[in-house]
Amino acid sequence: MKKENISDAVIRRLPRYYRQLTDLYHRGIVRTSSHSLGQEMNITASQIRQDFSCFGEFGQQGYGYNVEELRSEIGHILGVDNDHHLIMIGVGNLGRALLNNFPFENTGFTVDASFDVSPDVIDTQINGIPVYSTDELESYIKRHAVDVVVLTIPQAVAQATANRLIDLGIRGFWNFTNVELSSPNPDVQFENIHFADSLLTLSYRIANH
Amino acid sequence: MKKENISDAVIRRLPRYYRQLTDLYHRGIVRTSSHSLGQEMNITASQIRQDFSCFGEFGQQGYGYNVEELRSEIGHILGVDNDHHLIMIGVGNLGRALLNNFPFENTGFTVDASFDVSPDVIDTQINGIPVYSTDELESYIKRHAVDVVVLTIPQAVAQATANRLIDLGIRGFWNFTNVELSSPNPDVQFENIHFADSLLTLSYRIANH
DNA sequence: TAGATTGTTAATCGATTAACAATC
DNA sequence: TAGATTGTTAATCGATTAACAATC
Repeated sequence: MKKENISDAVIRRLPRYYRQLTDLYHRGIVRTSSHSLGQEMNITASQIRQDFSCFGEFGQQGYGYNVEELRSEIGHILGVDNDHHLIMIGVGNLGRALLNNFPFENTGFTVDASFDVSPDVIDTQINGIPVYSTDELESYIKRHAVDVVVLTIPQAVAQATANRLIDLGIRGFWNFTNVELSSPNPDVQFENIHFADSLLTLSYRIANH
Repeated sequence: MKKENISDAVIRRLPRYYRQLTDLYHRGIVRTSSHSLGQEMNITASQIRQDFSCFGEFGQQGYGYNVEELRSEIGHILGVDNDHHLIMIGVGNLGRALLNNFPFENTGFTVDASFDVSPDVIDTQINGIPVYSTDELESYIKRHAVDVVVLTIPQAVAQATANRLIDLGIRGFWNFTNVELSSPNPDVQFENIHFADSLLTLSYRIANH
């Protein structure tokens, strides 16, 4: 029974399922079950079946799930076959590291361009991606479809840059700045990678365990 | 009323509180309240008071909270004044970006050393941090206190490296590899930064909103 | 004092787990 | 067929929100 509103908790487990199923698939494993997946991932079989049932019926009584099929279903739900287009703003150390190493293509994204303010990098390429001046952002976005903007810029300019992009119609942000971005428009999606928050929770746990 | 076991949901909000309070503090704001914090952070006042009450009583009826004091209390809970020691394994693009840019000192961590397998970087320094050969890991850890290891290494060697480190007594991992690490020892803490998982949830949300 | 705001208890809501009929 | 495992409904558990006496 498909559900309308999927909770964030469920959505955040989907990539983990996808990862585990990809692993099984590459190891040549053909079938699995909620129990077996649960054991491998440290999740109850019950929760796995509940999670899947939000999106449809992917299994078969007595058999379980076909790994390749389930993997492709979950990938489809996540949108890995969507051909989303992405640009990056800020190609300092972190931005450059992502452009050089992160397998955007595995998650259904194509990186079309990047932008920076430094004359040293403008008009160069990083791993085949052209670097433009941020002055050209407006004109670029008007001429190209952009689904997601990666923000790898200094904190100080984060919210202002986001506002400018939202005005230009951008609705998806992958935010690496340690700032809580927000928009009055509920259609704008922010996904944050807060390094400092993450390390602080670890700090808490090693001190209080 | 202090609580014994604090839920993960609460712990993950603590760094956000700390961030917001640091911001208020730097802006010279002296007092705040659960309502005011809640409005700024998009959290109910009730939840904020519940969260704080897990750790003690930091406010005053009729007044609210002193920003500087509350900030320092939460910082203390998170352990920012703990002087934890940290080493990094793998100084490719991502590791180097973190060493050059991440303000470890703000979160109470000192980076003492880094390790890599590439002769090109061994015996160099990155932002003042020495790079050693991973061959020297065992002897280094035996001679130095290490609270957290940052894993910025290829997926393929992630679990094996973690196991080796756990055997050497390491109990905290900041894991940047896209692998779910685990240990039978419940004292071992893993904090994961899964870039791909994060981007996939964004992919889902822009497609289904 | 009157108004504001805390910390805490109780009520509600949502997410996880257990149970089980259906069926491959 | 017998055993296994699904999808779903019901029960439980935990987290969030509301209410309020206490008090600065």
